[in-house]
Amino acid sequence: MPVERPRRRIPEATVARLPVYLRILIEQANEEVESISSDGLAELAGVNAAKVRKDLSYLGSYGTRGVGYEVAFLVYQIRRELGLTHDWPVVIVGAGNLGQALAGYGGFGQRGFPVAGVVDIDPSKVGSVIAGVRVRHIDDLDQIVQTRHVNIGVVATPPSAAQDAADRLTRAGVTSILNFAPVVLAVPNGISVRKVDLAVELQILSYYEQRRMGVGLQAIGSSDSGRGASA
Amino acid sequence: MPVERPRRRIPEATVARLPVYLRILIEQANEEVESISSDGLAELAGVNAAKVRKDLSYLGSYGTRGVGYEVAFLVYQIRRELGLTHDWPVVIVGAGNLGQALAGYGGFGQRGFPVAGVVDIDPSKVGSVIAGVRVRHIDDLDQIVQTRHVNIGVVATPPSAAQDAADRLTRAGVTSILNFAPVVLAVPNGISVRKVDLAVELQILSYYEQRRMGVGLQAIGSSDSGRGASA
DNA sequence: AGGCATTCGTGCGCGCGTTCACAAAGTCCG
DNA sequence: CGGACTTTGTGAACGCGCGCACGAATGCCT
Ligand SMILES: NC(=O)c1ccc[n+]([C@@H]2O[C@H](COP(=O)([O-])OP(=O)(O)OC[C@H]3O[C@@H](n4cnc5c(N)ncnc54)[C@H](O)[C@@H]3O)[C@@H](O)[C@H]2O)c1
Ligand SMILES: NC(=O)c1ccc[n+]([C@@H]2O[C@H](COP(=O)([O-])OP(=O)(O)OC[C@H]3O[C@@H](n4cnc5c(N)ncnc54)[C@H](O)[C@@H]3O)[C@@H](O)[C@H]2O)c1
Repeated sequence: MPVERPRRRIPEATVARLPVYLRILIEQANEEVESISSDGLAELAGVNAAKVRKDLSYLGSYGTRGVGYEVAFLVYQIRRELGLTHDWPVVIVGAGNLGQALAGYGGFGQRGFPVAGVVDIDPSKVGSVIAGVRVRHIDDLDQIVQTRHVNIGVVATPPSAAQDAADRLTRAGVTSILNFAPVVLAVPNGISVRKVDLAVELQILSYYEQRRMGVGLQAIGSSDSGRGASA
Repeated sequence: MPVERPRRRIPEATVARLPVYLRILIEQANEEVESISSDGLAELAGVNAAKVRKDLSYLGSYGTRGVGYEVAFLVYQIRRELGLTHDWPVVIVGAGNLGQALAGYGGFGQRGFPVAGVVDIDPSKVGSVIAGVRVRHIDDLDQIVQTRHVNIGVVATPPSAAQDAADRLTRAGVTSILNFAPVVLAVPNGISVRKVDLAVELQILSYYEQRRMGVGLQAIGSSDSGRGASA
């Protein structure tokens, strides 16, 4: 087992696919599969086999020619590369419709992202309990972030309050934000932001739907980051 | 006003940005802004000005040199290009935690994606009412899709049932799917699939968080499809 | 009317990511 | 033990999207 890796830079596109491989590999491990080929993994992930090999090669040469990859070891390596060897507690800002669904969703904790806290600005929301987590006032954000060592914040407020939520998060020391509000957030340098915008997704689908109507049936290009696909 | 457009192919990356421009332009229109420059729009969208101009040029030459773009007209053009001149009713499969949050969210209807129906396989869920929509049994899916002319389906079932849900949707005639379950869906040719995987998003953030720890503070590349950003 | 400032539209080069194709490496079996 | 077979790892070609840079068009001011 190698002691220290050289930490080469991994392309963004690859980083976005590693979690998909990881999920599939964990499933395979649960089904007692011990080894998998790039072809096999590619099929399950819905991507090209060469892409799989190149992606995995960024982690090092952990395959065995003529055989494939040892599932358990690959799981370990990807986990390590993605920084999933320890938990990343998250704090959710906004305990509305969506915030409650997120907080109540067990999948996050299972995957290493326990909900360290849920905060809201509305006094009537504060104090209520969602899936065992008590909603606290947004003024407690700093304290939650510091005592629970939170690096990742989730913005689930109305669009008008999203920038304020992001400001409070970064001020509290959070360095990564997952934004569900349909607004472009301005954040200081060095802060990572990813957004999930359902309306945008639907509108992209709408574009291809409309196109399908206009011209005769036509193949839809698969989208970047492995986000879209058509088979 | 041009009568018919030549229907050139629009790059995927551009299609993914048009909804963002659209949202911003609608906001500007609401604030009585009549005209906007590519620079102004670029700033609000957090992208390069040349990119904005190139993106908009796919719609046609609708800008005025020395002035900018007429907001209202641009809204109309983007709407038209994205196929948002009429509503696209959607059907939600899975009335759980997430499905209820989605159905209860008014933002979809406002943006032209009214919820035509919510279906579930669990008899105890069937009949309950979410935000005015009655949950129906999944066996009614075909009927809903046909009578309401649904083209877009949303999968909000547990991962184990997601493929089944997708199969039922395509069999019912749906040609676009938005998938929230963390699985790779297999669908027939010509069906568009986009996925929203929160665990993947968090794991990508985790990667950069971990990296930030290892090496000294470092700029995070903005991600594809305009999904990530850092400022 | 003319000149100046502004902003669009786009040709072009560059860098990144995808894919092909193949040699190297290792397995498996007779 | 050797040869056939399998599968990896990666060099190289390709294509796409990004951003610069600049000509062209238009408005505005004197
Ligand atoms: N619910 C969905 O299915 C869904 C789907 C797509 C997008 N979204 C987006 O997610 C966001 C949340 O949606 P929702 O349906 O949960 O809205 P919601 O109105 O139900 O909840 C928003 C919550 O944020 C709280 N809040 C407001 N300002 C705040 C502030 N400054 N700081 C902290 N908390 C604050 C409110 O008190 C409220 O509890 C919105 O931006 C929405 O556009 C939601
Ligand atoms: N809740 C969240 O915040 C969240 C976050 C990320 C991802 N997800 C994903 O979204 C999906 C739904 O999550 P959830 O929390 O709503 O789960 P849930 O268990 O609360 O709801 C799932 C619903 O789907 C129904 N269902 C099961 N099999 C079905 C079938 N074959 N056809 C139709 N309906 C069926 C169930 O009866 C249930 O009502 C899951 O795949 C989950 O991983 C949810």
